[in-house]
Amino acid sequence: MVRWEPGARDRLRKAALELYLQQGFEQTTVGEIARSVGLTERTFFRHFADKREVLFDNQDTLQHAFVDSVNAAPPDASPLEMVASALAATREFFPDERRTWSRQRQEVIMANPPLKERELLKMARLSEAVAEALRARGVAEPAATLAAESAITVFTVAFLQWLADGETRSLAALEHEALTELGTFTAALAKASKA
Amino acid sequence: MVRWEPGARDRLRKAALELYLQQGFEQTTVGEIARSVGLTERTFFRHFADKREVLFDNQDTLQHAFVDSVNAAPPDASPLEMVASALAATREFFPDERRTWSRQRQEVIMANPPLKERELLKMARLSEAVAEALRARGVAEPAATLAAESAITVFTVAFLQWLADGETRSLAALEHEALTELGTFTAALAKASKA
DNA sequence: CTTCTGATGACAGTGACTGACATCAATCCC
DNA sequence: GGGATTGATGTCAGTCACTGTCATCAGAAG
Repeated sequence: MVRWEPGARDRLRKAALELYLQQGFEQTTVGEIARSVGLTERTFFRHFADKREVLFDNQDTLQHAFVDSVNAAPPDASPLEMVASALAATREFFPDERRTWSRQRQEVIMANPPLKERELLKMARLSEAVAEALRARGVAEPAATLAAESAITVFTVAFLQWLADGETRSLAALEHEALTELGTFTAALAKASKA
Repeated sequence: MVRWEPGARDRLRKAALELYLQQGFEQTTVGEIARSVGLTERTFFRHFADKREVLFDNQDTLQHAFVDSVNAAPPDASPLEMVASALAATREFFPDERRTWSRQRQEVIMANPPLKERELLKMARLSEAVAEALRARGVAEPAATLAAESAITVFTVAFLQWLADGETRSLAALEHEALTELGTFTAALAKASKA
């Protein structure tokens, strides 16, 4: 006989998202989440640092995808090419099956400033990791930071469109479009820097 | 005879920054800040929404500077020109006299994730306000968001360099350099979008 | 002189989070 | 096989951020 049901962490994640959706983030207490899956509040905090973190448990994986892609780019790649390669890697992390789940999660996050704050922190860390990877490959500052921030911006813009869209366009296509738009926007700058 | 010393808000701001610097953000209780200037914890929360907000009281001013500059740009200005105009407006908000204060504030923020989160949220709101101003002037999505995010990124990069630098370069010069670097980074993109 | 206003104090309450200690099935080791 | 160990959990007490409510009282308004 098992002493505890396995997968406590997963059950807490699922229950938290459901309750946040149904009755709101503020209106949901941690004790409520825990009891709804047969655990105690104390156990919740052994799995997640705080009430928000339960929605951000797999960000590390995305970060590795970004960093590994930068590292895997050919030796003579430009910063832009490394960044484009990292963006390409994000596609497999968001197959269309996860769209519904991603939408629910994003809905809760956008509706609650504390969760938005946490998301922004995660994205900032992601950006910093990419910048560090670029620096390790010889890109100087402030180019590394600018390139990394641009990559995250393009990813975020494309990702939100992907969620907002019906089922029409793929994340890859939206990322490509956003990157191209960035080029259009900065076209005059490129000319100026050439002079 | 005055019942209370005037400038409660200012005194709280100053005391909070000092205590956060001296003994750390977590180690400082709100009651401690309030009592150190002859007030109660309850009064602190009447002036500031939470323990973090006391360090972010003037962000609205910066936001107005950005938005007003975008609106004041000539009618035929490109998104890039509007953004550059907004960046130019930030200079007067950070005269060299405020550098020391800005450094102390930044030191506390960078050392404490909860404060970093709040700063990121403020910057995201700033970016969104700029994007909205661009949209109001006819810039379509996703160009408006990309331009606004790029502006905030350039500003942030330049601002941090300005704080890190000795006394050598002005904020204006650093902003110009960062903007040029962004152009270099995206040069290949501009070429691709032209084709 | 009375009334009203606005910033503050006092106080009780909720909920997020932490530290310390107990429990006990599963597993390891002899 | 049986005792020691481990690891996920429960229990309980405590701190602190933050909120709602009511009282206070100097000064402005009339």
